[in-house]
Amino acid sequence: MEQFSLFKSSKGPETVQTVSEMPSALPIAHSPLPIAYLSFDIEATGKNPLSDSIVGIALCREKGKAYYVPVRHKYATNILEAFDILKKALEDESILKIGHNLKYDILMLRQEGIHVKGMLYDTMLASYLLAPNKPDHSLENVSLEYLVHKKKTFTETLGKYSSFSELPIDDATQYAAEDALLALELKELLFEKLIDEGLEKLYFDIEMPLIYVLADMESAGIMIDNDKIAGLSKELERELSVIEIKIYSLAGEKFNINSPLQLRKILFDKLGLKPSKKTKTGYSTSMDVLVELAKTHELPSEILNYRTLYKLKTTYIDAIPKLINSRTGRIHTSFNQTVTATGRLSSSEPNLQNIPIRGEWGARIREIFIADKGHMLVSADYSQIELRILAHMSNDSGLINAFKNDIDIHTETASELFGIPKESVTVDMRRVAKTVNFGVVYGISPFGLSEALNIPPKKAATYIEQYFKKHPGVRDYMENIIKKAHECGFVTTLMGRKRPVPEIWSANISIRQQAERLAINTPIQGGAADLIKIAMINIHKKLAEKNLKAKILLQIHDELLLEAPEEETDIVKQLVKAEMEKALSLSVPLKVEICHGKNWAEAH
DNA sequence: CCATTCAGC
DNA sequence: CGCTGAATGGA
Repeated sequence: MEQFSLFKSSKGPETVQTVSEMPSALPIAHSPLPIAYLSFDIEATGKNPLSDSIVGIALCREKGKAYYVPVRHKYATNILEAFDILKKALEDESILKIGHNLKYDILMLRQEGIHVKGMLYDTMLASYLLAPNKPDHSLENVSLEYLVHKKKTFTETLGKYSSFSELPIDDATQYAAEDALLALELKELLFEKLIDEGLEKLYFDIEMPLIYVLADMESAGIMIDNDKIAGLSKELERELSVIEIKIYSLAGEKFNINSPLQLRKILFDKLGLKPSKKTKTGYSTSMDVLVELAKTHELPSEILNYRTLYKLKTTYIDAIPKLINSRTGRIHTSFNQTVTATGRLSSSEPNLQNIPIRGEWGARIREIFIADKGHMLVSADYSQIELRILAHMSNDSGLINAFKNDIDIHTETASELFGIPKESVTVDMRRVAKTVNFGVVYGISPFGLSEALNIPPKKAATYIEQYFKKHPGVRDYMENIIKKAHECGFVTTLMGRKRPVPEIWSANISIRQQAERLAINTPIQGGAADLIKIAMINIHKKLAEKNLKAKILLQIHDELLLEAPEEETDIVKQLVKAEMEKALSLSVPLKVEICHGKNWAEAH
């Protein structure tokens, strides 16, 4: 492997000039012009692309030959002009960029003022689409899976150095160049496989363009009201200590309220309350159990109250300020594109997809997320997206008519389940029907529904029976998808995303039934994921075309949160709603509810 | 590191 | 009954 030899020469720029070779397997439809390509991999001081910095860049354009450009090594000569040279190549739209986890590299390069453009080929995402059930799509794992070549991790080989920047250039070159090389080799191999599996359209039309959208969302971040969060923390602290004292007095002793083990002893041994549910390790103290116990004793409801507030305080109020980026003063989550088995995104550090919304505290916590000065937050929610996708895929006439006529679906279901006119549906009947509708989407079972509604499985079974009587299209759809899963071993979404369900062949009934529920749920949940990803890409593009300053900040599965300059609010609301509603044309209309406000609670 | 619990869709 | 991530306690 050569060491950055070309960069040592005075003709630096030539090393990254475009070449006019045609990569063997590029699809004509997606690359009308001959395309040059460049595989690259950034080495940095750490894993956070918004706070760590680049140490060096590995480049590779042909098998067996890669280069490493050191830029911030200690005790070594760095090639400081490298960024100027690389900028030309990386911002050249005609050059295909190959890499493993390109969102990371794109974000890293932005710190240097380099805005990567053009078609992407991310081998991590190729691996994910080919095997969405796999938990780990790291370069180590993917090359282990598909190549003879076995890559070692940094810790395994160079772990004695505390940071990449401490490495001697020879070691750094060896390590980094290998990564760029592996990405190029994987690209050729995985591309064939994507085509074999019919996944190339999903890959090039959705997942690759989405990388740029997610990179923009992550670098935008969201603003937090620091004063308000400090106030809430103090208030919760006071509330918690009051409840704590009450709990000790009711229990007759001090104990660790956060320990289910100790709580178990107090509730079931000392106070002799009736346990209703078991876990692997003993009696459960979960919410539904405590709600039942609350009818017989004062302690369980105090525990519930304590748990709720403690959770809110530790997971949200106290955790979020620690993650404020010192440079931007904002919270920058990571959107992971290769985690879920269904095609959804996930969010971490912090998870901004599970910020509380229910109850008084939910609203108060969402008030912490605010728009920048002179801006508004715009929230756009798909209404009943999963049931609409089910309506489309099952072609059930009842569901299709309901959505075509914009009917309240849960009230409609209640009237069907209880055989009464819609006007006579009570709040409680609607609640039951809502749970049944969720159950349908999850791959309903009498056991699951009985747990959710806290009713006998027999009773749950009659609801399910009644539902299918009214929706034979849904019943047929479910039978067919299970049949298909048995035949092929996988299920697919609207956009052709695949999820293997090998457990469908299990001899074990409960494993097999679980696989059947996944087979039912995945096309629905995954279809909704496909849909909102398309909407995100289109909105991102439209905002740029119209030179609007508004930015997408968050995606919460069926909701988008944007930040817009106040004067753009109306036009952005109109644009976002329209793009979301026409992202795909289904046999039922898509409905989007859109609001705005100075904070996330108001915008909702 | 696993189990439990719970926040969201 | 589907899909997640984070905090905690306890081995």
